[in-house]
Parts: sequence; C-alpha cells; structure tokens
Amino acid sequence: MGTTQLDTVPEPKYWHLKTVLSQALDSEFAVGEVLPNERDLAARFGVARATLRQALEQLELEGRLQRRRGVGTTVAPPRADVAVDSVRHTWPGAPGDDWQPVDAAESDTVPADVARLLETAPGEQVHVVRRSRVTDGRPVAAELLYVPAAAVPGYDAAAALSAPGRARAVLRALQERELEGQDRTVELGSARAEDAKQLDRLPGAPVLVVTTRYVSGGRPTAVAVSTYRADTCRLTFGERDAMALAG
Amino acid sequence: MGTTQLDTVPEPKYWHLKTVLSQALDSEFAVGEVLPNERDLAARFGVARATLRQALEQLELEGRLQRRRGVGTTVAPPRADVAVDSVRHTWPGAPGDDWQPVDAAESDTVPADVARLLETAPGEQVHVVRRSRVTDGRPVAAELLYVPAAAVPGYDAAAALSAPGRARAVLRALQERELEGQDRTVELGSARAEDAKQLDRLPGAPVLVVTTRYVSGGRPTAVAVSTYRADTCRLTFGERDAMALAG
DNA sequence: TAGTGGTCTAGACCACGAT
DNA sequence: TCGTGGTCTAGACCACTAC
Repeated sequence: MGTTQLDTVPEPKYWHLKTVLSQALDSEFAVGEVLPNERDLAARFGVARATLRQALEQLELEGRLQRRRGVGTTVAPPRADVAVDSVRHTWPGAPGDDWQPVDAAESDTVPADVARLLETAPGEQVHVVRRSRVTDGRPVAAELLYVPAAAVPGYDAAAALSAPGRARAVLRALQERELEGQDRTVELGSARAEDAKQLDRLPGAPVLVVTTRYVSGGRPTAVAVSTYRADTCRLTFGERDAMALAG
Repeated sequence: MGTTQLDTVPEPKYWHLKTVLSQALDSEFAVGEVLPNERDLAARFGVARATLRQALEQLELEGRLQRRRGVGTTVAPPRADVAVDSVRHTWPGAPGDDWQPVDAAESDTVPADVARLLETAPGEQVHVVRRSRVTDGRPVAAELLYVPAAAVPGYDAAAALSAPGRARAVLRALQERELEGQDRTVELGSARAEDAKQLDRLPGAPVLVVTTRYVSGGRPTAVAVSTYRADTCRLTFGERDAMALAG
C-alpha cells in the first residue's frame, strides 16, 4: 500500500480513498490480514480519521473489510452464498432446511406489516418462532416466524418442554398442512438491537430483510421475516446450486 | 416533534435520536413533508450536526427519508415493490418486461465475476447492453447485460442505427434461442459513479445488486447485473403479484 | 444570493478485547 | 493496562438548488 498524498481531485476524498484502498486490498493483502489501525492509516494518507472512516465504512458495506472494536480491521473473505429457496415449496422447518429453532412464544400483537400479510385480526393469537441460521460456524441470519394459532390446531403445547422444543412443536404442526405457494420480498434494513446481538453485529448494521409468505388452504398461513447480514452474505435464488454447470 | 433533551442512556445518541425521529415521522409528518434543516434539528435535540446526520443517514437507508442537496430532507413514501421475476423464464427484452434499452457496445474485457459466470475466455468479444428501469416516472434500476458475441450470431450490426437500436438488436437476437433456466443472486453494494448518475443518487449510495444468469443450450448465455436503489425499492419474487389473495 | 445538504478537520472520550 | 474501533463535538468550507 502506497503512502502517496491524495490529489486535489473534484471527487470526494473518501471516495478516492476507497478506490485506492480497494486496489490495495486486491493486490497487497490476503484474506484475514489485519490492516494498520485507523489513526495510522489516516496519517499515512494525510486525511482526518473521520474521512478515512467514511472510506472504511463503504468497504465494510461492500463486504471487503471486517472491523471489530478492540481488535482491528481485517480483510474479509468473499461473501458466503446463502440459498434462500433451495428447499422450495416446503414449509419452514421441513427436513433439510438450515435453520435452528431457538424458542417460541405466543403473542396477540404482531408488527403491522406482518398482520397485513397474514390477514389476521387485531388481537388474534399468533405463534412467534425464533430461529437462527448458521453456515460455516458463523451466524448469518436471524428469523421471526409468525403463525396464527388458528392455523396450527395440531400444535401440542403439552409437549413443549424446552424453548427450542416449543419452536419445534409449532414447526411440526405446520408440516401437516399442504403448502400451496409462497411469495417473497427482499429489501435493505438495519439490524434491530435484538437481531444485531444474534448476528454478532452492532445495532443498525445493514441487513437484507427477506419476508416470505406461505399460503395453504387459500389463505396466508405463515410469514417469516429473515434478517441476513448484508456485509457477509449473498442471497442465491433458483437453480444455481442445483444446476450441474461447470465453473 | 418534541424538543426534549436526550437522556444519558447507555445506547448511542444517534441511535436514540433515530428512534425518536422515527416515531415523530410516524405520528407527526405526512409523506412528502419537509423536515427542519439539519442545523436546526441538531440544535433542537442538543447534539452536534454530525450526530444528527448519523441518525438521518440510518433513516434514509431504511427508506424513511429522502435528502437532496440544496433542497432539504423530506419524508419518503413507502418503498415501491419491484417485481424481479414477474416474467419468469423469458429472456431480457422479451415483450412485457419493464426495461428500456439505452445503448450497447462491444467489449473484450468484462468484470472478472461476470466472466466467471459466463465462462468466457479472456479477450472474448462480449456485447454489453445498458438498460434502465423506470416505475412511476422514477428511475429504480440500472442494468448491464453481458452477452457473448458467439451466443448471438443472429445479431445484425448493420441494423444498428441508434444507440437504443443497437441494444434492441442484441436483445432481439437473444429471443431466438430457447431459454432453459436462470439463477440469481442478490447482495448489497454501493452505486458506482455511472450507475449513481442513472439512478439520480450520489456515488456510493446503497444499492441491491441482482445478478441473473441465463442458460440455454447447456451453457450460460447471458448475465445481467441489475442495480436497484436500495432506499426506494423492495424486490418481490414469486407469486405475490400474480396471486389473487385479498389484502 | 440565500439556504440546503455534503465533505472535512482536529481534536476528545468511551467501550471493548487482548494481555 | 493498552490498543483498537465507536461515538461525539464545534467548527469550517464546498456544491447544489431555488429564487
């Protein structure tokens, strides 16, 4: 990495800095390597620390860097491909999905957008199942699954001994219905405090929010709100995993 | 919106500020309404302007606010749903898709990740078609479509009079092949200068990058890299548009 | 020209992880 | 305890829009 001063270009310093750093990452750093600390880097490029941080933030957003307080800034590995619909046309919790049940609770108030998707009445009882997804030992996503109590009459509360046990019971009850279809949205969000903790990130970290609606019996039967780390994940759809294309 | 001082809470000021502002937006502001300017808002909440801006940036990321230099900060409308695979199993440029051809060029160097997906040899000629997507009169996405020249022998360069004409000619040549499948990834990125201009945003603005690979004849035949504004768009997949569910 | 958001500075202190 | 990134301040100037 050079130590040259930045030119007086019309583009913002942090933007130019980001480009320079990005090239340095490609050519002079290996994955996992630690960068010099922010104060040194700023001095080396002749900018204020805040300006340097603006460049680092962009690179972290793009998944190029990983910063940890008290530790340092390291070069991030390429984003992990995470299949979103590899087990298409199956309920959440079907054999082979990559999610771990965490716990479940019952609630009579759900977020407004979820209630709209589920077409539930205000005050209607809804199971809220929390799950988490781990790949390569690292947490990549947190999920809240909403299932109206009326949709899973087979749910056996008596069998719910542990917290994950309650979650599994709800998921088990779901499998008994015939899944007719699903639809999905993806949008950018920022991690709520709760999700951030589960994802090992700070609150406000950028996340990809995947909202899936499951339909059976002509009615929406479950809504999953899955929160993926945007810095480390790339969501994959369709057949890329299954297809036997070379490369 | 209140003018109360912030408590000395353990959570960061900008985070608390974001929550307060978010609630104020819900209860006291209408879509399109302009907020007080940043200097006034900062004074009102007793924080430095930089701290206030950190909160505004988060809210803009979440699509709650829209900021324009020289104009002000306004309350953003809800995100627009944008169908990503409504015309599933058709080539780009098929009748009914929402994209406008802009221009086309030929290149012998494509980004490394695109070359890998296309399985092209270094130096191989590739058509690069630029398209843009507009909904409700606003630009929501920019796209670069890569098609190896060898895959579209029917492409008629002689018919290419205007820039959009060249683009249409490549797309037309694509339709003559049988599409066998497609796969797709979605990840977070930041707008390159070129895309930012087309999307009416500043460089570095957060975008959702959708990479679609089209397969025909057992080989990857086209790769589309579509860049959607992350602040104003929600991507929809599957049947939500088509299904006749109430709500 | 006036007012807005965008960039940048040079400091300060805090929270966290490793030692 | 020390070094790291995270937060915050109080200014300054710039680029852009609208009038």
